[in-house]
Order: sequence, then C-alpha cells, then structure tokens
Amino acid sequence: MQSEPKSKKQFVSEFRRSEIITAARSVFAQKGYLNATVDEIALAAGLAKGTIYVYFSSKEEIYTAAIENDLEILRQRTLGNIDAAGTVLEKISAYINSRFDYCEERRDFFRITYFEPAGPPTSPLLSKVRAREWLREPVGRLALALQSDANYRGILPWQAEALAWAVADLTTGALQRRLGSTPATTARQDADFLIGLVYAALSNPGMLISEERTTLA
Amino acid sequence: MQSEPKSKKQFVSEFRRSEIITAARSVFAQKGYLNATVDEIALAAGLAKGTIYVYFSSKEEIYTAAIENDLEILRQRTLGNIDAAGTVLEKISAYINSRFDYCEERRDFFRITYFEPAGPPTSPLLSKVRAREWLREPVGRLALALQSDANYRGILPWQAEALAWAVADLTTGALQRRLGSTPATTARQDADFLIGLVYAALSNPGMLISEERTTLA
Amino acid sequence: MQSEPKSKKQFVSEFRRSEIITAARSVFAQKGYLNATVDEIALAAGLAKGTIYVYFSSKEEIYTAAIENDLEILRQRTLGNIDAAGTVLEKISAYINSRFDYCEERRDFFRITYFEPAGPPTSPLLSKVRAREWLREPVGRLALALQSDANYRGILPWQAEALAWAVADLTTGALQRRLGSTPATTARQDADFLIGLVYAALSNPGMLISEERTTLA
Amino acid sequence: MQSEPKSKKQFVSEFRRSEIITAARSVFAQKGYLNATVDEIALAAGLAKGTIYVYFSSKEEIYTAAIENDLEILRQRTLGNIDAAGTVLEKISAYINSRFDYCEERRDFFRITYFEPAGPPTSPLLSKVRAREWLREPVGRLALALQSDANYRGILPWQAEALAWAVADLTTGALQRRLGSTPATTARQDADFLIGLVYAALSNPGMLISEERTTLA
DNA sequence: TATGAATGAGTCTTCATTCAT
DNA sequence: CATGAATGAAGACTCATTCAT
Repeated sequence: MQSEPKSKKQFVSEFRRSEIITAARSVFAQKGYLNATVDEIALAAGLAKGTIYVYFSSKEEIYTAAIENDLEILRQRTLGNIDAAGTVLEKISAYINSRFDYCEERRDFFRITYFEPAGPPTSPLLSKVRAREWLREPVGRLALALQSDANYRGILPWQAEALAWAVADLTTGALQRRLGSTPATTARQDADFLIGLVYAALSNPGMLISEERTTLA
Repeated sequence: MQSEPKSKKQFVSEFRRSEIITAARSVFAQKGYLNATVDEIALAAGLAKGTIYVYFSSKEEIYTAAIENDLEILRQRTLGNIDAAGTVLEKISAYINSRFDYCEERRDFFRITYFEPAGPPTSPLLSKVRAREWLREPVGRLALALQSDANYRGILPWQAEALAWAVADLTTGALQRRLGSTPATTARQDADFLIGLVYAALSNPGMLISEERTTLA
Repeated sequence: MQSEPKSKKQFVSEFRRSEIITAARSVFAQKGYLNATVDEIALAAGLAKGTIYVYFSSKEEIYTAAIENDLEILRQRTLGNIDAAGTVLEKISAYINSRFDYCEERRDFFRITYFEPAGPPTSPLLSKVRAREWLREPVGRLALALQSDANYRGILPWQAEALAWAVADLTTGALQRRLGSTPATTARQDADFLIGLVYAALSNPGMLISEERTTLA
Repeated sequence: MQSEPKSKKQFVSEFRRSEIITAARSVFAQKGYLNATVDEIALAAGLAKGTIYVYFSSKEEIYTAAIENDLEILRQRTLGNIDAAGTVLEKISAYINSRFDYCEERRDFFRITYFEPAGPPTSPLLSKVRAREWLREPVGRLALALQSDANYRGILPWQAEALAWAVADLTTGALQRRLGSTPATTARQDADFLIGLVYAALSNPGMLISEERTTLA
C-alpha cells in the first residue's frame, strides 16, 4: 500500500531531479557556474525556484550532480575501452575515440568541464574539475601500458607519463576547439588526425626517447 | 622645480598602480575573476578598498591591466622567436620554448589565462582570454611555415593547422600541469620532451599525412 | 482552479507594490529623492531591502511609480474641470480648486512635486518634475481660454500666458505654504482668496493690459 | 611686522574663499547640492580638493557660504527699497523690482534657492532655504504696509498677509520660469506685468476683500 | 510536493573628509 | 599654505536560500 505509490513517487522524484540536472547543465555550459543563477536554472527546468531546493540543497550540489554522473560514465567507458584494446596504439586510439564519442553525445557536459574550471574554491569535486584530476586515471593506465610494452622498453616512467598526458592534451585541445566554434572538420577527421600523429611519433621511438638525453637547465 | 617632484609623484603613482596590478594578478590567479573581490585585492595590495578606485575605475579594468601587458609581451616574444627561427622544426621549438620560458617568469599571469577563462561576458579582453583567441596568431604562423616548407609538400591546409594547434595544445597542457601541482620534472625536460615528440611525428610525414585518407563519418 | 488563486496572488502582489509606493512617497516627501535610501523605504514599508527589488528594479522606478499615477490623475482632473467650466473666470476657478482639492487628498505627492525638484538628471520624469513641465498643459489651456474670450479681446498671447502662469504661481505658492507649516487659514479660504484676487484683477482689463505698453530694457 | 603681512595674507585668504564660493555657486546651481561633488567645485575653482578644506570645513559650509551672503544682501536691498517707497503700491513694486534686479545680477544664486530646496536635512540654513523662510520678513513688511494704509482699511490681517504672499509667489514663479528656460519676454516686461496685475487687483479692493465672504464648498 | 515571496549577506562603487608631504 | 593620495562609511543592487501556504 505504501511501497507501490512510494516507488512511483520516487520515480517522479528521480525524473524531476534529472530534469533539473539537464536544465542546469545547459545553463552552466552557457554561463559558467558563477554567472548562472538558480532562477535561470529553474526557468530552464520549467519549475519555480523554490522547487529546485526541494531536490537540491544548494547551487553547488546541482553543479556537482550535473557533472558527476557524466564524469563517472566517461571514466568507465574510457577505462573499459582502453582495457579492451590490445596493443598500446589501440589503447591510445581507444582513449581518443572514447573522448570524441562522448563529447559528441554530451556537449554541455564537456563544455562545463572544459570551459569553466572556475567555481567555488571549496568544493572537492570542483577542484577536481579545475585541476582536471579526473584525467589522471585513464592517463595513468595509458602510461602503464606504454611501460609494459616490449616495443617501448627503455622508456622511463616520466616519459611514459608525459606521453600519455600528451595524448590527453591533444584530445582535450581538439575537443575544446570543436566546442568553441563551428568546426570545419568532422570529429572523425580530427580524431584520426590525432591518432595518426601519435602513431607517427611512436613509430620513431628512438627519436622520441633518447636514453641519455642531456637536458639543459 | 616642477618637473622633478612631478615625475617623482608620477613615479610613486605608477608604482602604486603596478603594486595593485601585481596583487590583483595574484588574487585573480588564485580565485578567478568572479570569485575575487575588490576587497581582497585591496587587502593583498595593503591598501583600503577606496584607494583601489583612485587608480582603477572598475574591477574589470584591474583585470584588464593585470593581463594585457603580459599578453602583449608574450605575443611579441613568441612571434619574434618563431620568425627568427629557420626551419619549421626550429619554429615549433621556438613556440614551445617561448611559452615555457614566459610561464616560468610570470606564473600568476599564466594561471589566469589558463585556469580562468570565465568572466563577465561583455569584456572583449575577457572573451579573448576565454576563447584562447590569443593563440590564433602564433599558431597560424606555425601552420603557414608548415605549408610553405618543401619537406611537407602535400600537407593540406587543415592538416597544417591541426598540427600547429597540436603543438599549442601540447604546450598548454604541459604548462597547465606544471602550474597546477609541483612538477617532478624540470621545465627543460618537459619542453624537450614535447619538442622530441613533435620531431618524431614530423619525421614520419607519410604516416602523418595520408594523401588520400578516407575518413569515416 | 488556477485563475482564482492566481488572481489572489496578483492581488496580494498589487497590494505590496502599492504599500511600497505609499511608503516611498512618504520617505521621498520627507527627504527628497537623493537623500532617501532604499533601506529607509524598505523600513517604512515594513519589508527587507531585498524585497523592494522584487517589486521594483531600481530606486528610480520606485520614484516614478510614486509620482506618475498622481501626476496623471491630477492632470486629467484639472483639464476636465477646466473644460467643464463655462467662462474664463470659472475655468481659472476650476484650475485653482482642482489643485487645492488634490493637495488635500494627496499631501505626500504634492510635497514631492513641490519640494524636491532635484533628482538624477537623466530621468525624463524627474526633469519633468524639476522643470514643473506638467503645469504647461493646464496653464496653456487657461491661456487659450483667455485669448478666445471676447471680454479680453486685445490681450496679447504673451500676456494671456503670463496671466495663466500667474494663476498657477499663486496656486503653487499658496499650496507650498500650506504644506510647509500648519496653516492658520482653511484651504477654502486660501483658494477663495486667490480666486477673488484674480477676479479683481481681471475685472480691470484696461489696467492690466495696456495695449501700447512701452517697456524699458 | 606681523600685522602687515597678516593682513596681506588675510586678503589673499579672503580672495581664495570668495573664489571657491563663486565656483561652488556655479556648480551648485547646475547640479544641485547632492549631485555636486567637492571635486567638481575644486576643479571649477582651479584648486586641489584638499585646498578646499583649508578654507571650509565641510561641503555644507561651502553651500552655506555660497548662499548666505546673497541672501543677506537681497534681504537688505528688498527691505530698503520697500521702506524707501511711499505708497503701498510703490512698496509692492519695490519688492518685485528688487527681486527681478537681483535675479539678473546673481543668476546662480537664484537658481540654487529656487531650484534646489533639497539638501542635508539637518542644516538650519538649508531648511530655511527649503521652506523659503527668508521671504517671511519682506513679505511681512508688505502685509504691514497694507494693513496700515487707509485705502485698504478693513482688510483682515490674514488677507493682508495672503496678498503680500501672493506678490511674493508671483515674483518667485516668474523668476523661476525665466531661469529655467530662455525667456521670450524681457525682465522688464515680466516685472511690469506683475505690477500691473497687482495694481489691477488692488484697485478693486471691494471685490478682493469681501468682509462677509460666504464660501462655497 | 510545489510555489514564489521574502530575506539579508555580500558586491561594486562613490565621495566627503583627512593628513603627510 | 597647497596638495592629492588615502580612507572608509554608506548606498544601490544581486541572488542563494528559506519558509509559509
């Protein structure tokens, strides 16, 4: 008697929540966290401002909710695709493609994470976003794959990391540019170009990784 | 009799202005434009809030002053170094080194431009910062050099651009990481690694630039 | 089901608005536009400062709202009464009585318009108030009546205007005095005295309007 | 040894003071007390802001100084001219002409007193200005003259006062209009018109002063 | 649960006044 | 005396958050 209507209510409640999150994501993507007002989010969600606070206890919580889910999905997909790939080159390719694909799917989410690192300084999630910490894990996995691969034997840990980060930076940069303006190239073209670039570099491991590189201060 | 004390006053005035700018740069770098308050800037400058408005007419003007000078210097240095370099590879190297060098010199400035693209939507300077438009010029020059070079004959315009942007993205990403945490590597190492990476990729132009690459949607 | 509570809310909202306007009118009447603070208005209205901005978007808008309605009513009443009157003398009488009557009704409104011409230089309504432009229309109508009347044939346009303005000035002055202190006379006495004065003057048109008055520089 | 240079200094000091006062009068006349800034006054006086405070201890004191002198001169002239005049009609004429003349001479002063009654609510002088109290004395003298004159025997005290105030109101109104816009008529014309108007009215004393006036609602 | 009116802390900005030079 | 840099109190306005209905 109670459980049935309750689950229905819960269902409605979940639906409302997700509606708000979607609206908020759009607003945050357009205006940034600080410029966005709860009023705007409510308007975009077709609800009254007070209603927002029935489902969320603060603006920051909305922001968190608007990001964390996608952040987790993206994390799992990326890691899954990397792990499913066989060679290092395929893993790198998997990383790049995972990001490109998800960016196509969830533009607002990407816009938030890429274009507005600024937010309340206290939130752990936000600092995470600001510092791009959520890249650490997949990048680390790429680095590990590089170190374990026989073809790149001799690569130093920091070089493997740097290489993995380079892949991440190239991807991030390309996606930022695509999001910031109407791109002249297709996503496929951009992704393939990046993959080709990394392949080209990695096929010259001797040039890339000088065992005895002497660095100047 | 008049010019001497006058220039002294002007000197003091200039000094105050630059003090405020420095303080503001630090605050903006830590908190971002919107989170920073004029009070904090005043406090950091060791002045009363009202004093700030003796030297600047608005918070936005402080922000502008805190950035535009460095932006211009960086622009000129980068372009100058690129132009002074002979080969394409040297030009790319010049780009990367220019950024790394200036980042070491002016950490707060870089922090602002890299970490807080968000700001009032109306300011032209800020939108420029937000959109990373200030990269367009040096990147364009790199792309041009690539297209004019005999070694890369056959490279398509968009590929030359993509490659140039790749250089920029790698640089930006590496610097962001250096600014965001205490780096384990030296700046020289990081820069050289990036240069090596690009060299390695470019020494395989056939792999990078497939003349008849068929792209899938 | 919707319209009823909605109209109730609207009713409450309208009521709040008018409460604020009334409070503001009182504050403006006492302190003038510039000296009045939004805090004081809020206090006088028994509301928090923020609440004021739920109903009005600026201090100036409050001022406008506090005046424009009365200004329009007074305009219509005065013009209506003038038009309804038959003879010129009756029209003049109508003018004076309209002002006196409305002044009794709406003391704060009159206090504002009479005692505080100062205000932000940009507002059209305020400049109107400052310049007493809102008198122009009824005065013009009196002047027209004077010129069209056979009894005052020969009156020059500027004389008719001057006479009409004289009526306005006498009225304004008398009302200002009544508003500024506790008057010893009744409003009726004052009004009738002015009417008598103007009648007396107009019954001597030859004396008032010298056809060939030679004026010295 | 001391008195000579001191008096020289005093002379210079007096001169500075009057320069500031003149500048301030102009600024107050244009902007009103509250809108005028001490900076503007200093600029208009060709002095630094700090210098203003060498001669005056507050903005309000400047305002007071900018008015009180003229107020006193005008008072003495008006009273003197009234007293010098013989008949009541001449005294009235003297009042009107005194005001018109001084207004021509001291436009800024008149602008202040007529157009900006608003000011700090605490100042006695300003309340005096606001309430036009400085008219009380000359008007009282006119009223007295009316009561003492055999021609108007039977006039009640309040009627004499009302008549005197009517003269003042007509004058004030006419001058306000002249100051507020470029007048089409000469000051002489306006003054003579007012004098004619009052003469015309007073030549009908029976009509003006009904001993047993029955008033209608 | 949904609402939106009410709130008040927080922000930028102005400006009369002070004071060291 | 003259200066003008420095100050801080005050004011208009914003907006996240609360709460009575």
